[in-house]
Amino acid sequence: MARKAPEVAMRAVLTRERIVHAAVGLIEREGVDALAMRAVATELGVAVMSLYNHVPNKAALLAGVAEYVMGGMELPDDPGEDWRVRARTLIRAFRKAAHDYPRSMTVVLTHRIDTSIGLRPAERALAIAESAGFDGEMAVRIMRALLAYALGAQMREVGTTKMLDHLHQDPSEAFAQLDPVEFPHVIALAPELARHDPEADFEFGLDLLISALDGLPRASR
Amino acid sequence: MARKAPEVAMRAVLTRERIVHAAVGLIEREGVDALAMRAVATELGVAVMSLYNHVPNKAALLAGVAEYVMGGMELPDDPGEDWRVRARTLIRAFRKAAHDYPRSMTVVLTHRIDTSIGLRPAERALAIAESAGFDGEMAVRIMRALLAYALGAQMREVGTTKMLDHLHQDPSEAFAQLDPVEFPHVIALAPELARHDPEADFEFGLDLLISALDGLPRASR
DNA sequence: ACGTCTTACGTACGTTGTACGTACCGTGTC
DNA sequence: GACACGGTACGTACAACGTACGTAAGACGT
Repeated sequence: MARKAPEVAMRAVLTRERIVHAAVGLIEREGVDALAMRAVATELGVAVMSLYNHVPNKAALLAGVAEYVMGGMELPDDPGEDWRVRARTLIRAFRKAAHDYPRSMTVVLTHRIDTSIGLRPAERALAIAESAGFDGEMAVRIMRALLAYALGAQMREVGTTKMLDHLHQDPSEAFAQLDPVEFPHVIALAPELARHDPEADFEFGLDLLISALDGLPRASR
Repeated sequence: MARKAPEVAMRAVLTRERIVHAAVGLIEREGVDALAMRAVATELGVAVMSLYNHVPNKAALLAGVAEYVMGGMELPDDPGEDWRVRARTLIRAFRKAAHDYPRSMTVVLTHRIDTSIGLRPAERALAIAESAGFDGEMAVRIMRALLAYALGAQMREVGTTKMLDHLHQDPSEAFAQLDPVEFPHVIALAPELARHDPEADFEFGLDLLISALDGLPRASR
């Protein structure tokens, strides 16, 4: 049952973890489209079909990638802390993962996590909502709103960043070439739109949401 | 230049619009994975390579799909209306598109819209922010927060719906089988989590965000 | 009538995911 | 030690994919 380590040629055993890890690395280096079973295999120095001993198919591998990123999220929490701080910490953890694995993140956002790993942020958010004094249904709503923002802020940032990267000219100049009748505000705010501070944008929306939550009537406490 | 209509056999001309439309239909009926150039061709009763006279490649076709959904979004607006109402209307328009084209929506969220069509919601959001009395940089921030929520709420809903559909058992029963130590709140709130009203959830978060915006200090007005 | 341009099509190629059969190797049983 | 067995790695093979390329057929300006 236990595998003995080979004495001389340290031929590391193939395992689901190593496969998923290689897939994540490949995605981060060359993008999701570059993720092919053959590429993963050569990355690991094995034959393609060897992978299928550990992963049923490519979809499962992608699910593994999503799970890896989600599972790698550190969710530190101090229940004694103020709930606003805890909420911020939770949502920032999501953002950190998105920062560490930017390209794999789209896989996370696209595919579904069916293991319990995907529920960890939800559990945490519910706990925080409860500690803030919100009851059952309200707690669920709040959890959903928080996670929606975390997801959306990330998606939007990735999207606009990709869009700006695609323009090979100066972004604010590109904005200026739009139809001035249809896009007066975009053109007027071109400099502000071109220069963006993802961190600040993220925190702004987060603060907004939390302050709104703070103003909500509580069931208790 | 102008094409004359064939007299007897009404062989509708192949066009980019028709191709994109067929692609959208195919995606809605059979999912994104079923979208193949060959499938689109047979749907239209033409040869595969004929498509390439109107669409450079599959990526461009997907971009066309995203553009179609975005462009189909009706963005009615009455500048005389209260800005909160206008903001709600804008974000709801996004949601309506997501409701009409649920499966194509993931394409929209994944790919980037590089035509000006993708900027229409941004323009509108900026106009609304301005009418609410927010100045340049703040208007951009608000626009980003609003769009982030619109995106995220949609993604989260699609995600959880897909997850719940994947469970072939009763959802709240599935929740109950989780580790009670790790997921006490999820288990306790299983009924609330299983029964979800997407519309109400969406509106809840939207109200939250708008009320928070309302409380922000203005530069003018 | 003729050259040109546009569009539809068929063939063909490289790449993909993966079903299947086979060879190996460590372990438990006699 | 012999041997059957279960798991793992591998090679071959195939269907489906995106699309490069060459060709033919019609529409139009001249």
